Amino acid sequence: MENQRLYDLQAGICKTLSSPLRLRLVELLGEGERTVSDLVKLLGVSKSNVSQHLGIMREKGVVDCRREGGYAFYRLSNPKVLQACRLMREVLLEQFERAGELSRVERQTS
Amino acid sequence: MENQRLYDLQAGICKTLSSPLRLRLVELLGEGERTVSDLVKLLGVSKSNVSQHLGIMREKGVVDCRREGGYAFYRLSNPKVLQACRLMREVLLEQFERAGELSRVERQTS
DNA sequence: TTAGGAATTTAGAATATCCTAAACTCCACG
DNA sequence: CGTGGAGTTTAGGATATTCTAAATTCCTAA
Repeated sequence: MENQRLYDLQAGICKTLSSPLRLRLVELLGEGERTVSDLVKLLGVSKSNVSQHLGIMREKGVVDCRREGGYAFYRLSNPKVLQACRLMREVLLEQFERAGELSRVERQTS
Repeated sequence: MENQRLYDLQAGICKTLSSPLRLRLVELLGEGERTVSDLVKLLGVSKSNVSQHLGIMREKGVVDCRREGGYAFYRLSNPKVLQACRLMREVLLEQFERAGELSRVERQTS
């Protein structure tokens, strides 16, 4: 397979989104630029932890960072990242719906 | 945060897509139902490995499986999974484009 | 009923990820 | 200067993931 490398990189993007904390970061950054301190307050986890997760996302090009006035401002590098996350949330919600239908059917036939 | 559980589950879906091999499986299954043996031939990896990865995706509800005539037929449980993967691939390709522009600019200014 | 193909499961070593605590860098401002 | 706030980096133990090889289950067709 020639484009193995492409799948590796794509998996890297997905891996970046495979942590609950990073998904929350994506949602927050989807609303607009935030400083690390903002995110720390909003998420209630340690600054070091937030910084590490942002670093992981920056390495994969999922977020961008600019510095100004002693603060680091982070933002999503591409709105499609948020779209993809939302799609996966829809998959999840539709799983719930199906499970709901299923249990309804089960109740009927029991 | 009340919906922490939701983020955990969503991260679970993403994690499922964070392996190059599983992404290739998603692409193949996006074309239609396939047996494990089909996938083994198409991917050129061990049957045990394919089966394990399919098992992971089945656990997370990303693929469904039906049995018939001694074969197990797998398929995507929801086309949105493929959409999400494609979106993430677009993110990747747009990263390349930006890097391309960047190096072009660098050449101009150097 | 049994031989063999299809698929899954188990075991385990190698590797990667995650979080916490502590050390460190950087810079704005007095 | 030099202090403190903002952020990053490092270290390390706990946990999770990945692949291979071998054992096992489940069918099906002779």
